[in-house]
Amino acid sequence: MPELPEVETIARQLAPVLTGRAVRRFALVDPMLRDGPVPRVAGRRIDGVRRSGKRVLLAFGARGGGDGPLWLAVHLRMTGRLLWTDAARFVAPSRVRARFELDRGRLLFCDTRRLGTFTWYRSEAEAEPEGVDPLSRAAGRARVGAWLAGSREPIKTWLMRQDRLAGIGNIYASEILFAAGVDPRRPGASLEVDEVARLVAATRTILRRAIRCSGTTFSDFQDARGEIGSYGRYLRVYDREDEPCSRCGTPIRRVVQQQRSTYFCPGCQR
DNA sequence: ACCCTCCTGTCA
DNA sequence: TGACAGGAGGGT
Repeated sequence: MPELPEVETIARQLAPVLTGRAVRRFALVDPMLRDGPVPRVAGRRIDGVRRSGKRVLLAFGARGGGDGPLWLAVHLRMTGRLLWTDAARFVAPSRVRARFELDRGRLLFCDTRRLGTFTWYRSEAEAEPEGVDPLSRAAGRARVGAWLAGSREPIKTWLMRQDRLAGIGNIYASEILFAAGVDPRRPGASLEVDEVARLVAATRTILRRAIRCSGTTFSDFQDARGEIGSYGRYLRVYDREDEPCSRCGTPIRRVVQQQRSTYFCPGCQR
């Protein structure tokens, strides 16, 4: 499910409602979420919530008895949801994988396919993703161009790697390349300077617009309020195989790269 | 760049 | 019944 815009949506919704609240109880229901020993969470205060790559990062304050501060990175993978109180009311108990009871309200983690993960950290620095945020200044033309210059990897799979730019997934990779006019199969090193510039600009434009839309709901995505994202109406190529391109009328093509569907317009993308 | 795995659900 | 699904990690 969620790529950068969807995770950003959830983090922005949760930050104001969770920050400052105490955790009364924490239950890790699904043993698949266990990643080594489970730290003690009850009795801590939530100090903040933000996005880190494609993960939601929750900061917990120190706890009496010498337990220092704690960070939890929630990766929603394909179908994970973090649902805040009102939305959480409609969830069947059997679907809950983890539950935080706060002094007022509750946060549930639900995940049909159970691919989501919890990772605990003792310092904030450890919790940072390897890659650079695509919306940060560090993700400019100079850096992206230098990275691409040495890469024979197809540009679409390159965009989806999380160790360079952290946050782009399967939907937005196709959409960004359409907006940039670049064929997804081209090796990174083959991009000209102006194409790199268009790629960087398209990345920012599309991710920002998607955040304004609260993300894309392709099938499963719900935000922390249980609502869907509206970026779907802006999708130009994703899931549009054989439909005419909105710009030139050429049928959209689907190819498979690294076992994932890629959509593009053979007329607009060179 | 290919293959596979994890897991569950939906659609043709 | 098989293909496929906003992800990622592993092995050739």
